[in-house]
Amino acid sequence: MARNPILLSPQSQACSHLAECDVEGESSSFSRQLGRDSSPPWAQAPSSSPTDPGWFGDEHIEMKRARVETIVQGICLSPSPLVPGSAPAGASTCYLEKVPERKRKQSHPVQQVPLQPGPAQNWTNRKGGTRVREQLHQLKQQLKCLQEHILQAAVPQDAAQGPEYVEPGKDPQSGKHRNGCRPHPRTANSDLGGAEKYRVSEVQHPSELRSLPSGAQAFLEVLKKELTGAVSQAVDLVLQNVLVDPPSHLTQQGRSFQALVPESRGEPLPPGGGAWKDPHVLAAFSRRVQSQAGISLGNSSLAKVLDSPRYSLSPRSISKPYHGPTANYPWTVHSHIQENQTLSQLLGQGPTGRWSSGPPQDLAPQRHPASEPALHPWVLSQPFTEAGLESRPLLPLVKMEPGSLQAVPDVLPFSSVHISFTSLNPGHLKKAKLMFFFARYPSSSLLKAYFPDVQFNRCTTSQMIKWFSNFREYYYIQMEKFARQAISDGVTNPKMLVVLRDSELFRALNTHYNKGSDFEVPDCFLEIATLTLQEFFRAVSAGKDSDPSWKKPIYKIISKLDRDIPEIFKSSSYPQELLQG
DNA sequence: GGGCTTCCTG
DNA sequence: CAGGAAGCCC
Repeated sequence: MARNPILLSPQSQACSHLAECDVEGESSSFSRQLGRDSSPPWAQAPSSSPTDPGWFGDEHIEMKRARVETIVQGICLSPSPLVPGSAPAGASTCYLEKVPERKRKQSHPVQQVPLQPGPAQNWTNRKGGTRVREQLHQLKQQLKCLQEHILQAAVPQDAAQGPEYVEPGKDPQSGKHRNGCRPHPRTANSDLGGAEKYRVSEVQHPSELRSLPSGAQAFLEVLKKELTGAVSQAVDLVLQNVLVDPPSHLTQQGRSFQALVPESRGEPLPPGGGAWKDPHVLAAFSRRVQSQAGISLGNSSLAKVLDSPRYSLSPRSISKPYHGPTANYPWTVHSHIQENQTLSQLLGQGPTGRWSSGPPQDLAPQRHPASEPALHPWVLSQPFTEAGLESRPLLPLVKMEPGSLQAVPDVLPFSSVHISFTSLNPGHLKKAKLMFFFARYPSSSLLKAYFPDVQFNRCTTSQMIKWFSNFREYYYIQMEKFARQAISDGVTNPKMLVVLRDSELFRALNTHYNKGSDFEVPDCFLEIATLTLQEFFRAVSAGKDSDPSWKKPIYKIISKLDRDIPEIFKSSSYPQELLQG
């Protein structure tokens, strides 16, 4: 092959080759086939049909209402005021911040906004909030009570005696503990001062307690244990009470949960979404979504055409940095790659968490990452900056058991957050953006398959198609921009242009489609982006841009490079773990 | 004529 | 990102 790339991995060569050979070739990608499918019956709006006299009007109104819902939900989902301090700024704002700025939204009165957590307009929020507050209050009382028990045991003079121990957490609803405990601190004010001081020092220097008599130490241990258990129990109880409520409450409750857990435990939110690791609220959730990866990407058209080793080999577990001639290329900068890789694995993605790995072989349950060769050195994982890592609110790659889709609404408390069954919401938009990494030209039927919680009608379909059109627009604009910049920078060989995870172009794209970097951009997207960039470069440097329709051939090439979207995207609840962060 | 896309605009 | 116009394709 005359145009072997220097930086491109073998599959990228194939990709490039494909771009050349497949322009007028068969376009038998899965999505294209789907695109010719007739719409499924459930795609019709249930309440209206084209035969209804007012159908168009209804649909129009519905569309407007849908858009208003989108705005409202965008406002309501805006995480900044709701989860203060739970994530770095910008980590989870994603696309939401732009929503309120919509100008053309019509301000129809919205009557069916199912999930509005706004404090003023939602009675369920008030109701749930009050209850949570009450229980939090009780929780605090219990804590106080238990702390005082500890204090009594900790004060050296009293160490030998120890207070009468009342088992905590048995009945958080009753006021017994509170009442029973109150006398201790309140009636012994003189002791309280010392106790308070000691408590402070205990918190700050726990090791000082080691000087206590052994009996007291043992007692302390028991108390600590009980304290921990009681707190956990109480937290669980609160959450249980909160989360057994009807689904319509879940939005607010989810937020309450996020704020509640870190507060009550006094722990900061771990970067990997530690809050979710907590009580049984999410037990089912995490069971279901654990460690996505390896979910079959189905029949990748690209893989079929390429028949390259890349798609039939085990997933990459790259631990070696790229040793190629990177430094010679202004467009490729490698930094933090290895660290990020490690971090990503620590965060739970593991070696299989690359979307780009698509073949069914990847589903092999037993893997030995350490023994796997680093096949594609430059296609490494993870964002380009530490900031990108820090801003990861939650693990993006979550696994769902293939057969568990039907059980989702039952086991996943947050699954209904975005299920409105009518309009598109920010969650859908986020999901669509992520899907863009795999498919630039999804057909409407493909979209229907991947958004099972959307009631597709003419409006929602065209809106979602419009989304992808807008995605493409931005994508191609960036490509052209960077191609021209490369030309003006004196680049002459298109092979010099490689889109890597730390390149500026990728940064721009990632910011647009994956703000917060809470999703692992698949390697295949980098390859497509590289190809697109090179195609633009070639066209512009050949002066083809004088032709008004000079981009069309490029569009045609790129449109044939759609890959199958991972199955997990078919879950209506998939992107929510991202949004919740 | 409908579906889809790009282009332009706000 | 949405609205709308224009164009292409089946």
